[in-house]
Formats: sequence, structure tokens, C-alpha cells
Amino acid sequence: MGKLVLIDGHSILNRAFYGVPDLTNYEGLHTNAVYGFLNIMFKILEEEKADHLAVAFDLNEPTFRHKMYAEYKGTRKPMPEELREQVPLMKEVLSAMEVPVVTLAGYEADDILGTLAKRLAGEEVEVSIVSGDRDLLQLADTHIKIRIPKTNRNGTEVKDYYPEDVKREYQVTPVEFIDVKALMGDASDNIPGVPTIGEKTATNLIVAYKTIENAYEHLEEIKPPRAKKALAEHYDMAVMSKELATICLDCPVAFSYEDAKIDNLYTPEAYQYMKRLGFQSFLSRFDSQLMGGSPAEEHFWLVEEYAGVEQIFEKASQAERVGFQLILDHGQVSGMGICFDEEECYAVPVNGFVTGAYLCEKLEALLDGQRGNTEEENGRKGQSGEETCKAFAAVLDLKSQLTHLKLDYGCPVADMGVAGYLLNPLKDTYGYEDLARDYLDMNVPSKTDLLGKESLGAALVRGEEQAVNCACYMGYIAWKAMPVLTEKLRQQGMDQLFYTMEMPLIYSLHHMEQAGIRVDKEQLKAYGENLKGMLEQLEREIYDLAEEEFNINSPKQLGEVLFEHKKLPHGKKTKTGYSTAADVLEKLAPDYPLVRKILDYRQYAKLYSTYAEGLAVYIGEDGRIHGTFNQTITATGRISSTEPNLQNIPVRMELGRAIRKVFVPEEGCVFVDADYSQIELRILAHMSADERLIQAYGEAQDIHAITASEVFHTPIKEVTPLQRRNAKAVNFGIVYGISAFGLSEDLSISRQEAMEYIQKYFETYPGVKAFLDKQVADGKEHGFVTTMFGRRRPIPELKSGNFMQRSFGERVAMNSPIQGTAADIMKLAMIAVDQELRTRNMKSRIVLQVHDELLIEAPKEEQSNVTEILEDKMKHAAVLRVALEVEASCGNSWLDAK
DNA sequence: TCCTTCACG
DNA sequence: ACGTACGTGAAGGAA
Repeated sequence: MGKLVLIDGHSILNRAFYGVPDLTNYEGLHTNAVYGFLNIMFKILEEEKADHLAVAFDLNEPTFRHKMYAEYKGTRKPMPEELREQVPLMKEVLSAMEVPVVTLAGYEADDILGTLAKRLAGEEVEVSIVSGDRDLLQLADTHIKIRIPKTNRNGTEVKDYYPEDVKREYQVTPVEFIDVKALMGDASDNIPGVPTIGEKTATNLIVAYKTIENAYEHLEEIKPPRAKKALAEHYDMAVMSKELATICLDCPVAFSYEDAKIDNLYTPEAYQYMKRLGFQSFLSRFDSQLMGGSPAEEHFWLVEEYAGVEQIFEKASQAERVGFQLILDHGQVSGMGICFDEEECYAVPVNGFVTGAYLCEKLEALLDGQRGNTEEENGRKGQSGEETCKAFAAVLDLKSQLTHLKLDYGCPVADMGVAGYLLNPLKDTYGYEDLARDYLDMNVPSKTDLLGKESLGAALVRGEEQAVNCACYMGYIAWKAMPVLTEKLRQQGMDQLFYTMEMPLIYSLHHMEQAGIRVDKEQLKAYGENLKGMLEQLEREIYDLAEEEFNINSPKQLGEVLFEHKKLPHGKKTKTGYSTAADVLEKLAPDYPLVRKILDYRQYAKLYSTYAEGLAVYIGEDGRIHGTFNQTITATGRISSTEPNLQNIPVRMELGRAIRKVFVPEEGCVFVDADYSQIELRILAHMSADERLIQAYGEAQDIHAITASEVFHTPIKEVTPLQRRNAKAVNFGIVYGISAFGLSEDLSISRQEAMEYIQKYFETYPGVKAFLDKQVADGKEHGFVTTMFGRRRPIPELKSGNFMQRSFGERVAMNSPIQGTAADIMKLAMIAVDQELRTRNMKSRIVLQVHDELLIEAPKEEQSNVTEILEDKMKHAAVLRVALEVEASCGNSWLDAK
């Protein structure tokens, strides 16, 4: 018994296009429809355990049935460009998978599907037709199932139709369904139908008379006079519609059941396509043999004795370069992967013959031995103008290894993950398998492929082959990627950025993570309990006012209570229901005490769960929180903070701000806090070189007031608070990539007024306008924008045919160079401050970085020096056309120090 | 897992 | 006709 799946190519591609959010690969090719199509196809093949498969496509030329109607009235609306380009791509992918693509001149895909289904279905063959088009329901039969995928919130769900299902849902048989369709018409399919007859009447007529022709013969009996009249007057139209709606069941398509046999979908060609299109999730479907990792694995060795380790390090020290990776398990070194030649890759487990500490010592010594050589070489090369800073060792995620490996500034090591981040900051991960795929054109099994959820460290200690392979891959890919990535960085003008900013920053961040920040556990607990009390009180009051009990934290339930039960006027809607966002509720709050209380409840609940309870679990045995500062996350070059996020601790609201009291310095220490004053606007002044803006900063006064004064042609002393507020919003808007809509929302003014503000701003600062326009133009031309220090942000959205996408790309083009340059400057400042503290042998440590702010924990006796260092290094991290201003202050808690 | 909301710069 | 300001991360609910 065979199972044949027939897919309506255009229809499913179309469904997928609108159902899957826009995706683009690295070439800027749109891929969402292809992705969605494959998802549906794989899902159905697996469900059905199908052994035969074919996909039917319309040809581009107008087909017989539609030609008839095209002459009658217009044509179909055109396909969006983003979808159009995916049609040939889809066909290529299918042919790479050796899936037959069937087309037939003069016929539609429907006709091919209908003909093949009727021809091949029977006792021996079950056919499933997959389409998004309900017209296909007319084909349902005993051995023909129509499958219609529906995209809903959680992926795709497929609805199946056998004849009885059609009957249940539409009250008619599949064949009668043609007549229903013909009567009611279908605009999207260019079927005119009979005027005034809709779904209801059409169904009633066909239920009663089975066919249009029969209904016409019984014209006199027809019940609603309207339908009778319509059918009488437009009978010829109905007949023509029926002809249009009827799928051809005997078109001359030469295709046999055997042609559809699925051999192997997962061919090497298909694999190449998946890689090229960036379909990571499909890669695991391909055999690991096909993944092409095997040749390298021949040179992977497990080291099991001390002498081997000695030999490896001896050879490594003679090598041109090495790639290595410490394997950590629960914070302990459990092994190492190391590679220094195409044929010399080793995995060393810590299981008796060496200790983790010993491996670290040997690695440190190896790197230390190369330090002089590299520096010497750099000195020579620096003078002759060759590239400098070439490293000896390549690693992945150096920062995580520094807890064990005592390396510091100047070590001749290069982090390939960070290099990968600079080359494309939009990726989610920079693991060895990503680097291998993106830069070495190799397909290697990922850690998950090899070990699943199992710990690499534990498996390596047991000497498992998969773990050996994984450890070796880490060293091998780092080793192999190093020349490729460093060369790319050089070509793209990012080698300086890499060697003098990102690599040193790794140590700064590591030092900061290691320092951690002290948190008063008792005080945090008290803060939480206070909140809890207030929450319980509010909860009771809310239930009282709402006259029912419900989960206030559930936006769904809250929306129902407010806008359905209590019938409050609702504002915006989200995809899933009413919006209960703060800005919506805020408008209602003055009139409804209930809403005010809900807003308060929300605020307290957030503080309680995220901060009071959330932070507590991260306090270590040393009474400090050691969060993680990530270097390879953001698109713009900023650092991000996780576990916990220490960059979004409340400050704007009084109650939230109070939590900063629990962040306290060690006994005998104070906090010194310093933040850049309006660094992004100053960068804008510098990068745009707008004379007036530069001059405004030269006056070192309130920049928003100056802006207001200039924009509104008002003497500075007469600028009203409202004017200043508006000017401030415009300044922010400029940095975000201004749009009249955004500004109008922010200021609650009309778009017209917002547009006038923007226009006035640009008249005042023409250099800014020119600069922003240039960013967008550059972005469109090159596909990326750059910061002052050469950091790139690719913007594939700028090529989009979709207005929203493209507008987003334009705002990003305006914002990223500014936000990114600010991030660059802060990184330089951090490195300079950290290095200064260390070279002076001071005990003070940077404990937090919050984008434009540094917080230092300083012994009291170092306080004044630290303040000086912070101000000096931050102000002079970069030389701009305007001064960089820094505001520093001290205190006995983070709250006090701001 | 995705969505919504909200905390920060 | 489109339906947003830029960049993040965490929690809770709904599925």
C-alpha cells in the first residue's frame, strides 16, 4: 500500500510566505516562504510516512481557465517581489531534493493535482493533496484526502478533508462543492459567480437541487425571490463560473506513480541549499556522514598518558599557531582540545594522569613563550607598515576560560567567536560549527549533534568518542578559522577594532564579572516583603473594584475583565486581544480608580518578581552577584548583561529606584559612579560635523534648551519648559532614526506637527540632516553602516520591498553608527580605566557597566584617585569635535552614588 | 516556545 | 496602503 503526497506548489508557497515572518539569508535573499513550505512538507511526509511525493506548479503564462476570465475582467493581483523571487528558488531546492516538480503548459496546478490524484488513487494508493486553497476540496474522494495547513499562533496545523468532512462542513459533496463555488464566486480565483448570491444561498440551492443545471430547471420552485431572479438573469454566468471552478481531471500530464517515488530527500545538493539559505533547523535531518566532518576527524586523537601531553606542548611551541579550548564542567577543568596542524588535533581529558591546573599552566607557559616573539614581530611589522598584532593562539569564548587560565592584556590570543561577531553581529551564536559553516565551508556536527544534552566535560573524562570529536573540533576549527577570520577583519578594516578594542575588552569584562557587585541580602529581603504586602493589599482592592477574582498578571484575563465585563473603552488591540499596555491603561487611569490600581499592581509585581525575588537567587556565597556581561549579542556593539541583567535595574520611578540601595560597596569602600552626559548627541555632533550643533556644545549649556531656542527662534532665557521638552524629544528621535509618527506618539501631538518640528530641526542643523541621509545612502549602497571605529552593522532590511521593513532599515542606518560609536567609546574607556587601576596596583574594581555609566567599588583611600581616573579616561577615550563630558559622584550605595 | 509587558540606556 | 521610534533581558501566561 503506497502513500502519495501531492503538493499545490504556489498555494503552499503563498501560505508560507504570509505565515512565516520575513527571513533573509546572508545574501539578502528572502527565504521565509521556502522555509515555511519545507516545514509543511516535512511535517506532512512524516505524519503520513509517505513514500511518494510530487509538487505541481502553475506555469507563468496565463492558463486556459483564467484566460477566459481574464478577458472578462482584469487579472489577478501581482505577487509581491519578495515572494516572486522565492518561486524559482523553491523549485531549485525541490529538484536538489529530487522531488519531481510537475507543470503543464495551458493547465493550472489544480488540474495536474486533480488528474494525478484521480488517476493514481485507489485500493493500492492513498493520495493526500496539500493545498491552502479550498477549491481543491472538490477532489476529495475515498482514497483522496485534501489537507489544508492553517498557520496559527503556534505553528501550522493541518485540517484534513475526506468527502464526509466536506459534507459536514459545507453540507455538500465534493462534486457539489464546485457548483456552490460557481454560484457564490471567488474574487481571489477570478470566478465571477452570480451577483447577490453568497455562501448561504449558494449552499441552500445546491443542497436542494444538487447542481446549477438542475436548480435552473426547477427555477419556479426556488424560494427566495432574490435568488430566483438572480439565477434566471445570470444563468449563463453561473455556467461559465462552473466551468472556471471545475478542476480538470484528465489533462495530458505525462507522469507515473513511479516518478514520484521518494528516494533520498537529503542529498548533498539539498544540504548546500539549506546551508546557503540559513535553514539551521533542517541541517540535523541530514546524515552526519553528509555533514562532511569526517575527513578532519581522522586526525583527532584522544590522549591518555602524561608523556603524550608533554609531547603535544613541545610540538605546539614549535608550531606556527595553535587552537585550543579548555573544557569546563561545573566550573572545573575537565579537559582540553588543542590543535596546531591539519593532522594534529588532540583531546586531553582530566582523568588521573594530568590535572586541570597542570593543563592551564602548560597553556599559560605556551602563550607566554610566544608573547615576546609576537611582540617583536609586531614591532618590526609596525615599522614596515605591515599588519600588526597577529596572535599565536585561537580560541572560542576566551572570557569563559579566564577563570582558570590566568591570561591578561597583551596575550597573543585571538577569540574567533568575537571575530565572528565583528564580521556579522546579527547572528545568534558563534560556535565552532557556525564558524566552520560560514567561513570554512565545512559542515561539522555541533556539540548538540554529538552529545545531545550530555555534558562535554563528563563525557570527555570517560573518553567517549563523541566527546573527543567535540573537543578536537573546538581546537581544530579555532585553529583553522584564525587565518580566514583575521584576514577578513583586515579586509574589512576591522583589525584594529579587533586587536585593540574587542580582544582587550575580554579581560576588562572578565575582571568585572569576577569582581561582582555586593548586595545586601537582608535589605533586599525586606524590600521584597514590603512589596509583597502592598501587592496583597492591591490585589484585594482590585478584586473588589472589578467585582470578580482573576489573574491580574494575565493580559488576556485582564483585557476581558476591563473591556468586556466592565466595558471600559478600549484602545489598541494586539494580535491576541485587547492591549493592556501601560500607555493604554494610563489614559484610562484618571477616570477609573481600578485602572490606577492595576497599573500600580503591575509596577509592584514587576519589582517583586524580577528584582526582589529575581536578584536574590544570584547572590553568591561571597555576598556578591557575579553577572555575565556578553560581548557578542547586540547588533550595534553594545555589551549586554544576563543572569541577572544588571543593566536594567530600576531608576526612573521612586519605588523602583529604591532597590539601588541594596547594591552596596564592601566595608571600607565607596562606590564611584561616572556617566557620560548625552554621549550619543555629542557623537552625532561630531560625526555630522554640523557647525551649529558643535557650537551649541561649545557653549556647554543645557543642550535641549539650546536646541529649543534655535529651533523655535526663541532667546534661550525665554524657552518654555514645553519647548524644551519638545526639543528633547526631537533630539532623542534624531538619535533613534526620526520618524514623524514616532515623534507624534511620544509627544502626543499630530503627525503634522511632528513633521514641522523635524523640518525645523533639520533647517537649524542642516549638517545633521546630511549626515543621516548619508547613513541611509551608504547603508543602501554597501548593505551595512559603520561606527567611527569601523564597526559594521549589516542592514538587510534596506533592500526589502516591504515599506515597513525598509523604513525600519532606514532608522537602523541612522541609529546604529551613533549607538555603536557610543558603545565603542565606552569600551575604550573601560579598558583604559581597568588597565590604569591594575598598573597602579590599586584595589578598586569596575563592578558595572550600563552603556554610558561605569560603577567602581573603591577603597576609601583610593576614592579621589578613582574619581580622577574615571573622569580622565572616560573623557579622553576618544577625541571628538565636541568635548566628552562625564559626571562623577560617590556614595555608599548605588542609589547614593548617582 | 511564543507573546506581552516592562525594566534600563 | 502601510501601522513604528533605537538597543537590550526577564518574568509570567497561554498554548
